[in-house]
Amino acid sequence: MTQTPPDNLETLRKEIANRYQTLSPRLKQVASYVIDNPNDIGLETLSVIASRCNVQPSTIVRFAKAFGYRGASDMQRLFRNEILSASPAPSYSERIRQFRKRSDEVDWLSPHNVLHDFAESNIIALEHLREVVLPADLEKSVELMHKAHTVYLAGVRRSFPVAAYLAYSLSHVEKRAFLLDGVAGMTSEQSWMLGPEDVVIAISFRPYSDDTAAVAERARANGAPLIAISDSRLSPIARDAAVCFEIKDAEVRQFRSLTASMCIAQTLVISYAYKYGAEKPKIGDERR
Amino acid sequence: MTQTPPDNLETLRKEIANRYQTLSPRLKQVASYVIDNPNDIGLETLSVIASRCNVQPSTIVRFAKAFGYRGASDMQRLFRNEILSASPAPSYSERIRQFRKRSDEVDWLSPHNVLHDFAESNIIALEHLREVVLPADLEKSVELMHKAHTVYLAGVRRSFPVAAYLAYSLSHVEKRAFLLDGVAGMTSEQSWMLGPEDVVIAISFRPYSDDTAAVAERARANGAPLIAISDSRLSPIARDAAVCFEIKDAEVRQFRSLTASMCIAQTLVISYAYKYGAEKPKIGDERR
DNA sequence: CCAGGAATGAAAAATATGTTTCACTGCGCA
DNA sequence: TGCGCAGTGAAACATATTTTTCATTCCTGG
Repeated sequence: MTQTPPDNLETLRKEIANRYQTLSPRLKQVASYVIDNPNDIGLETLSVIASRCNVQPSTIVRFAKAFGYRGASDMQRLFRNEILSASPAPSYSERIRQFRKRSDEVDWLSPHNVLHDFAESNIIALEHLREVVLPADLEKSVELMHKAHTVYLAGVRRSFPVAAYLAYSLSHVEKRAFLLDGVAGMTSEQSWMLGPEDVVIAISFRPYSDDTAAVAERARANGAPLIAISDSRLSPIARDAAVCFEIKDAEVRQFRSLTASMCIAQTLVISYAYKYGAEKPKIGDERR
Repeated sequence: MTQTPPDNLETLRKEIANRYQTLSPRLKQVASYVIDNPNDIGLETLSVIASRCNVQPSTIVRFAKAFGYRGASDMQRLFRNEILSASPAPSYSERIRQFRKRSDEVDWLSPHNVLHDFAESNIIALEHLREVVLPADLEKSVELMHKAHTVYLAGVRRSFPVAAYLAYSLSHVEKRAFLLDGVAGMTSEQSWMLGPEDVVIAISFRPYSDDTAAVAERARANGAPLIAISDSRLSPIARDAAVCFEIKDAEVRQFRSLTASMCIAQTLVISYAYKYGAEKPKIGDERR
């Protein structure tokens, strides 16, 4: 038990984070809830907080005592004060006005602004994506994956994360998937084995990688169906593809995002899993 | 006594204003206090509100009843709800819950529906992201990366794509970056070299990987600053982090997305590049 | 000046809330 | 196997808070 109960929210947060590992399971539940829903702690009664954490009221008291307070009320007082000091009760219009002002003052170079721009343009890219992708392409891809003995993933450089994600998540829904990752420069050695019973998902964007194009070419030569994720139907990998997803990803200051590509990848995996995959993708998954 | 108790703060305000003249002196006192200190009404107990108005607790009850509520508690609930809904906008979990409800109504998810849902929840996640990330955290991270001799990336399984992306794009803006990728199971062998002059970016989500946690622990032991990208401040890697980005990524049918994490990763790289990075991409190189 | 009734304060009663206790479970360890 | 102990849930208990009651005050109209 702590000797010095934290007297402001920030230090309490840190203290909880530090000691989280050492807490008992129930106290961990409470800890997460306290961190995630500070308002509730201040506003609701013990029993409703308790039921929201799936815990007994007494556990909340134990939690508070574990952090040095004399009781749960003691701790709640802290959160109430925080609410009181955080919102000096200005009117709504006042708050809106202040928010506007703040975002106008931001200098355009700050990281925060980069984040804002990035989030914004990713959002636009996602909205675009769901409009232009043809349902038939998705269904066809799912069928190809289903019929395939093995799914091979090809993608390097900027596209590598997408390929890696696909390899990881497909194998987690119990679809045999291999990443042609070119470790030790073995991409071509890895791809001789492609056959008509497999499927290749190749991901590549301008300027197209020779490696990935070679895999696509090998797939064509060996009769393996190809699903292409690319920025143009004219790209080297799209040429002989059974399905081609033409993805326009967001671009901020010359940096292209991967959001839309990742979104398509995830959609493929989930659609596959939903239709054919193992029902339980993960074990030990904690729910809130 | 009013038949219809106002069910939101705005109408209650109007109602009070309308009837103010007709109220008894004590009720007028209460009325002014209620108008001026809405937070107190929600947060404090009747007796402290009463004493702040120089009034008896019973008067507060009378006031509430005069406006149609069944008791003072009834009226207080209104103010609490107002505080809950006003402070952090609709919370992320709330928005997700609402979205879930909508998409649950479609019982069979075609691939196209999956895409739609995925795009939608990624958008929500991105909107949430840009609201909760602290500019100071971004700036601090950029400074840490700048001062570091080398940036080490740790992330496995689902987080691997993010780490891979960071390694790739950082080295393309001429920042020395290595992926602790555990090829040949060498993660721990790779991480002994971390030192105070470096920085580690560790990415891990529930259920947390022991490998990544070990790297974080090693970073701490060796005095290397740590930037954590995780889903909770309570995660093993967040404990000793100099900066922790708490990312709530989208989740559709148990599958968690990477959109928000990727967005943060990209923001870090671009912000770094903008402030310190090489001005021009290398000739003939893929756009970053 | 004196009813009569609304408004008020004080305190009792009712209720809700927070805290403590205790018995039980599951687990590590001799 | 049995002991001891930390962790937990349920319920008893104590406290705080709200609501009601009732006696008193204050004002108004006859």
